[in-house]
Amino acid sequence: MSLTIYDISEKAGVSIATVSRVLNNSNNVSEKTRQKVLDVMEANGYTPNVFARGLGLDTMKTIGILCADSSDLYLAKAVYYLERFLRQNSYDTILCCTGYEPEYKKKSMELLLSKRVDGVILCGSNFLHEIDEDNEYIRQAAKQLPVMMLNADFDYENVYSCFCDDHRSMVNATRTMVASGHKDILYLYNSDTASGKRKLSGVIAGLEMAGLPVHAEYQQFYGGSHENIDEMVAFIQELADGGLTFNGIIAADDALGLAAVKYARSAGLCIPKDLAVIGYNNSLLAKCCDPELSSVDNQLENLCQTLIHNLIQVLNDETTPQKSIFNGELIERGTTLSPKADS
Amino acid sequence: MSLTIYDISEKAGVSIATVSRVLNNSNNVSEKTRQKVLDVMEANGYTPNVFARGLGLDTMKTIGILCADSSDLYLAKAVYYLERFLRQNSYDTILCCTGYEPEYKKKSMELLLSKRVDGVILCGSNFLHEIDEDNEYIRQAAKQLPVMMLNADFDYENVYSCFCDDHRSMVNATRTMVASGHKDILYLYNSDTASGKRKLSGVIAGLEMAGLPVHAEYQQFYGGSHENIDEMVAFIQELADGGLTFNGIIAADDALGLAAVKYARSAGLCIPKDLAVIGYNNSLLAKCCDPELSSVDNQLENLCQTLIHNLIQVLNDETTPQKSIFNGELIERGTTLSPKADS
DNA sequence: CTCATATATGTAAGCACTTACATTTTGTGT
DNA sequence: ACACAAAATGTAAGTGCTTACATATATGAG
Repeated sequence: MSLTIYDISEKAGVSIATVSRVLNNSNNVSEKTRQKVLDVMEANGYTPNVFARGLGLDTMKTIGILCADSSDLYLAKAVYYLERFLRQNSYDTILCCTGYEPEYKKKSMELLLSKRVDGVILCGSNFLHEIDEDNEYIRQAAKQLPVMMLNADFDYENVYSCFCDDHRSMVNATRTMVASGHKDILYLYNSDTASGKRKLSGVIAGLEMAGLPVHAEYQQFYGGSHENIDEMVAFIQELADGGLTFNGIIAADDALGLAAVKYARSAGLCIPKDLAVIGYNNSLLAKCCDPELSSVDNQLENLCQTLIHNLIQVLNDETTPQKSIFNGELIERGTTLSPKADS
Repeated sequence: MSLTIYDISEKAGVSIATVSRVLNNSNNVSEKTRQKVLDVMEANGYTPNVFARGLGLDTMKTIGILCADSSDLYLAKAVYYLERFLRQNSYDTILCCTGYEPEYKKKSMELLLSKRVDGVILCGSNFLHEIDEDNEYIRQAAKQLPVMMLNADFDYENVYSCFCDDHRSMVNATRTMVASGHKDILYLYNSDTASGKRKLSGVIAGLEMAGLPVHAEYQQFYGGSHENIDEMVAFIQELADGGLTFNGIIAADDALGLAAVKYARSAGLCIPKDLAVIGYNNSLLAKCCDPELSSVDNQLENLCQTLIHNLIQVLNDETTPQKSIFNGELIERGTTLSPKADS
């Protein structure tokens, strides 16, 4: 087996306690011996055994990230940022992709808990369920360790949230579109999560503020695959074929927005004149559109950074906000018309 | 603190050794006592302490995944598959995003080793460097634990590779394009990794097999951001403005392929008649193109599955192939013309 | 120069588990 | 009923580290 603290202590001519102190940057070690010990460690390529360490400290400096599907464009980015910021704070990341079924989420959470991670991050609003009982696993976990929620809002002791005010972002997006003259707005969404609901209510509020009518058939739920652009285009086509008339589409994510742009082309519509489109997330997909998709940037990097910052504070027993709420920003590109100054 | 093996042994009226045996599914435990112990565990919600366990067994059933950038569309998918297959085999995943600098890769590897992971997966060909000395960290690691390489080929004891025969895929793609009548083929690439080199050599070989000339200016390296589609389009535009004439573009990844499609539109070219395009990876981006991008599918899911399968075999001291090589498959969509039957 | 105090180092008892080895129980053939 | 092997269970010694407490050494005030 590899070197132990005993080997080092022997070679350095000190006790194991001193070696341990050096390892933990304890004070009360003279600079001379500290250096000697460090030299010996270096010379012998010593690495402390994390298990033994964890046994004593009951922490592994590791955070569990739960994520439904880390291959999703948006979640992948989130995981990436989270991992980076965690590492900057000397924490490791155990990744756990749960899929979308409540049952698996619960299982995955239990697994992380059994690994004695120091905290858990729930990445994405799909970890919050409609039926309150399904959220029991979060409350249970929060009794043992801090639970951080990205893009979701949950009230419970030891649960902290960072999210974007999607409602407000959507109010803003809707009003911007209306101001540019597109008043028959079709809203497309594909998820009924908390965040999805906030967006929907934002669109409705935006329409109401603009004094426009709110018709249920103008809020359409796309239930198909998140990766099948074709199917999304067909979905929009069907709506149009069904007699729905619209000159603006607001989409709950960029994939749907991209589909809207594709639909417009196939229908021979001119973007943004005949049809304006706004997406959500400001992801790579927005730049893949032709013309490029206007999209709401929901500050993912800032969200992640703040989330980790808050988490570290909690772990250090410092006080930290229970909720950190950011504002989204509409990035206007080729699929929207800037509103005329005089309207 | 939580329950220990002692609490369970006491409540069940057996010794700790017996409890431990139940925990490890050892034989030599009567069915009666096994059940009794399991019941007590269940009733008290006992979970074994992983640290103590790791100390004894010197394994944590955890695999480290090194990945330059888990937010990259392709790598994200790889990480997702790997994590899923690992979990199916009761292994956890520590994710470590390294960025692209050799220095960081080395550091990250050391970090994983110090965590006593049971194996390491290098995800993507960018972990292999031109300068052989820069690959020393892989050889060092392989002395301690199995190293699995995804999409890279490296000869060393205890290093196992799974990759797609990119050379062959590109030969195939090139010949298909030539057969459809597009003979002035521009090859665009953006990475000089081992996999990048295999692709390039495949394109060249494909041209040669078709009896076409190979001109260096028809193999262009795009050195810009991997996420900036605009910049890619501008890059192609510049080449065309510079007098390069081509009626086919083969791209080393789908982002470049998508840029080529965008370029064609902005240049008023008709796809695939005036310009045929083939991408690589068959990612979501291929479906985002309009028309949809023909692309080489390099069997990522199969690669990942096989990689994990091989890894598990190695960990169980079974023999396993040093290299598993797959063939890519060209998925033809709207950006290529199927070759005429009589040509 | 002494004694009190601060600083540096050492000793030894955990931490929760695994497992070789010892001991007891059970089962089988005679 | 007895001897003997096999099966079941228990005992105790690691596993590598942290840390409270004990001890030794250095520092400084009087």
